[in-house]
Amino acid sequence: MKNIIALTTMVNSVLCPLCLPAAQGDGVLFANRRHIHLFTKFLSIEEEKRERVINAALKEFAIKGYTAASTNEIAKEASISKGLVFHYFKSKKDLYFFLYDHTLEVVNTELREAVDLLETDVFVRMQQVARLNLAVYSKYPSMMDYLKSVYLEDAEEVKTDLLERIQGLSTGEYGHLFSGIDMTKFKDGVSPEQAINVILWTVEGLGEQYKGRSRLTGGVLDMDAIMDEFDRYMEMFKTTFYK
Amino acid sequence: MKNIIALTTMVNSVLCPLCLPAAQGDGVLFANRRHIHLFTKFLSIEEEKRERVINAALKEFAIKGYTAASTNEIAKEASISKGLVFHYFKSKKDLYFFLYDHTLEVVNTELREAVDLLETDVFVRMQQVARLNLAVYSKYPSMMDYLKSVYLEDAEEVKTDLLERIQGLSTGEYGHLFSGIDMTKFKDGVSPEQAINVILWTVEGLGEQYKGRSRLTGGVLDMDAIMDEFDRYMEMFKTTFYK
Amino acid sequence: MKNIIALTTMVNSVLCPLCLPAAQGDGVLFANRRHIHLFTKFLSIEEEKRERVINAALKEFAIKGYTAASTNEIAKEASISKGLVFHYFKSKKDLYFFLYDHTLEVVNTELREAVDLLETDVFVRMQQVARLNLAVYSKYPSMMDYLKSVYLEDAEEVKTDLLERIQGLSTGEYGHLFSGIDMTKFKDGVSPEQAINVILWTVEGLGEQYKGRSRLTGGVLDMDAIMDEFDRYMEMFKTTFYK
Amino acid sequence: MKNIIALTTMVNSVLCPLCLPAAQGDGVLFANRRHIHLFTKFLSIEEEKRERVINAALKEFAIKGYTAASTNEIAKEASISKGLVFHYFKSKKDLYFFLYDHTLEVVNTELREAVDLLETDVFVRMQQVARLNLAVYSKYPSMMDYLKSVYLEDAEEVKTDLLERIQGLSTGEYGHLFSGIDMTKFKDGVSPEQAINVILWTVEGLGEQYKGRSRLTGGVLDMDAIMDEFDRYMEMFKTTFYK
DNA sequence: GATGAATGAGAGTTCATTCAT
DNA sequence: TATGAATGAACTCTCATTCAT
Repeated sequence: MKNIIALTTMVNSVLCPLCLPAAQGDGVLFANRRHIHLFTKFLSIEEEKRERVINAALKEFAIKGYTAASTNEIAKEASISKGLVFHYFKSKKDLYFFLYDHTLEVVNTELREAVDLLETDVFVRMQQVARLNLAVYSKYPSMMDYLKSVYLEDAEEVKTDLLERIQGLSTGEYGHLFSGIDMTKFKDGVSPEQAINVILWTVEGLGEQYKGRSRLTGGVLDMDAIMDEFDRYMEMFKTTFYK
Repeated sequence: MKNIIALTTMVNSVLCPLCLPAAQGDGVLFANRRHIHLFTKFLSIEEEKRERVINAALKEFAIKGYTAASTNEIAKEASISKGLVFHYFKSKKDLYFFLYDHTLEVVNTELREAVDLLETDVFVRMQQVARLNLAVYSKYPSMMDYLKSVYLEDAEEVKTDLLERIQGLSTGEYGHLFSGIDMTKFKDGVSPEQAINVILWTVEGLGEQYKGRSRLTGGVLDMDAIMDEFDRYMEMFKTTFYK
Repeated sequence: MKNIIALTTMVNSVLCPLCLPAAQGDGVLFANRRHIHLFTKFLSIEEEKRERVINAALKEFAIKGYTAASTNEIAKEASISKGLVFHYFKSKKDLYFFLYDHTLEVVNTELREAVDLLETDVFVRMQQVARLNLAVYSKYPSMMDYLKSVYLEDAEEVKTDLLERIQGLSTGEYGHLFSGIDMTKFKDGVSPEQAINVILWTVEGLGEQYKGRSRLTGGVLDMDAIMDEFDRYMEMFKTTFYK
Repeated sequence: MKNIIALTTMVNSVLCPLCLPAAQGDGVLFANRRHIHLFTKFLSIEEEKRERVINAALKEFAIKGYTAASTNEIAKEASISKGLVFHYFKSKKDLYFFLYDHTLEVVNTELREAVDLLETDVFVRMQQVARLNLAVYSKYPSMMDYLKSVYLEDAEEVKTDLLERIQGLSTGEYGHLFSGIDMTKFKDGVSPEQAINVILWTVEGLGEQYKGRSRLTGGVLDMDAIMDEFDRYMEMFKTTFYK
């Protein structure tokens, strides 16, 4: 399955395609290492503090977008001083792109662990992707939201560089996330590619629905009910799409 | 059913639930009338100017979000003075909520005209919704984008009031937009509610996909190819969901 | 008399060469009008306030140089708000160059009134120049200090533009300030050019001396004593340089 | 010769008067020893490093002035750490005044070697002073520029202390630099004091002229031409001022 | 002694908002 | 009604200075 753009909308609920482009022939995605030589100051501080800063920044950018995000607020949330943010990262922009690169790295690392590319059943694979998503969430709650916001970002200051990076990545192969799926299981008359996209969009739609619901109810979600509903949808797909 | 891009803004299941909740038993959604007694100054100016201001504001908020949006920019785009914006609306926040209420009104008005709740076929109904969407777009090009941005808005200053309004609306019934659908057309074992949701998410997913694609390629889309793809998906749904 | 560079050091006491380059054949220097179309906001405010801002800015830049000068301090000294400075001038840099252009204008205007280019005696001419200087000082006490500081300015941000302006002016004729002097009055063996330079440097040296003295004593100067001393030097020059 | 203030402006080209006030009856100027008990840490490090720090600091202060000078930049230029600067000197201010005192010391030391107070011819003495200047320059290229900048410094933080020091020195005798000059060589009607001042100002004026010229042309100076011009001026003075 | 991470005051600048006209 | 000058809080970023190592 090729259509990576189809994955484009899987933001937040499954995976943003931004983090998928660098798929390798061996089924392993590699991360953008652009920042390895930079940000040495930040990367050498103690882990707990580093994660605090990363999470604070991811959250702020995810919620407010690049322009409205306040480095001041990030510092406060991370319990560090205003000046230290600029000691670690030279500028707001650099911080933003550090987060981008770091996110690619994290997602791809988790990808290798969570997704078994030898698994051929699309529903099992989907569960693996969901697990990956959860793994990222448990470490960086706002990371996927950040990734989504990156994709929607329109601030002049970062737009150009962002497109450059995304397009720079476009030269690799795509779509390994759902490659190797056994297409023969699908009914005649059902395009497997279309079916997979529909499943992905459904997963995403459900995710957004839960998210919106938790906004309204105040944040607590009944995970059992969610899994039940998820299963009901998957069950329907199996019934209708599979032979 | 043609115009998929028009559906682009159908975030989260067609029309954002934020704007639909007030559906009434008589199949007519009514708008929030909270602002009727306010904004009298603004509402009594000549129409052309009023629309200019509304469109400028919708656009600015849709693109930049609440915080980053600039009242100055809105004034400039609408060709009025900075001070006049605050003469019409007391504050940026009030302008924001005026737009929200106005959007509800407009959408519901168009709803009555475009959607025939006696139509029972879900695919036909879908076409009506698309037409509604197009009608709104032709008058207020940024209105649906604004609505989408409202749903994603997290700025502290408006978040609370926004949730209040949404929750205030939540007491009504939902889903009339797709009420009265002939459920008997669906296969046994296929939940009509689930099926409709899946179709909606697919429409949305396709819209986002095209939108993302146009961002990367620079804006030009092959409408024929889009229509073809859209039809292929609908065809698949008819085959698999209908008896 | 050609050597305009010799005038370079006539800062403060006589005239900075920066303000002299645009000398015209008719003996009238014209000012740089670059800013006429800009700064309209600032130029249309009431005079008293405008002068207050100009004087505050001239003083701050003269004393601290471009980098160390504080727009905050300027606003405070001029009794206006911080934001207003940026309402009038878009940036610190623009303010700086507005002052430069304004200074050229003022100095050249005063020049036309104070200096009679038909006067051939160097000592009389010198007195005219001194009068010009005094006229500028009475309106803008820090203007000549500002001009001096401009000439010494090394801040990267303004250096390039400054040189451009200075060199842009260099295409005109120079030195009309001391053109038309009757050279035949000088003794054989005394180079008139050298003699005039010496006189200028003496005027400047005396000026600096008084300035330094007033710094130490607290500001009060005995003008009579100063004039006496000035005269004694001029007398000496007449005796030794003239036939 | 009394008028030490007349020497005030001999910045850079000859000698700043700030460093001359402490002249003693025995023809030897002594340095301000205020700092002897301080800065012991700095004074006990290896010479090469010490000179590196001094030169870096002199340069930075000379170029940017007190406020705009960056301790960070000084540390970088001297290849030491930021913290070490504050280990040696408690503060930026202390560093600034250490440099001031050190400069006095250096200049006075060189003075004793270069200037022969038994020499009675003012033009020969002038040459000695020029040699002194060169000697200082060869060891501390920015020292004289620093001294000049000190004299022009107006930063609130150091202004008071600076004036104190200068006035503290003013109680001693002045002007030994040009004491013992044979006044009988001057023509009747030519005040030797005035004549000497004129010569000093001319030397200074020439210096500034060359400096300004090198700024405009990019730094290269024709030393032979300069010396020729210098000589022509001195020749003129001999002709006109001496019997 | 020597380092550089960390702090917070203050820089230039923007912007919603007020107000005199 | 309509304007835009004026304000001040908050923004990103810099820098002298402190301090744990």
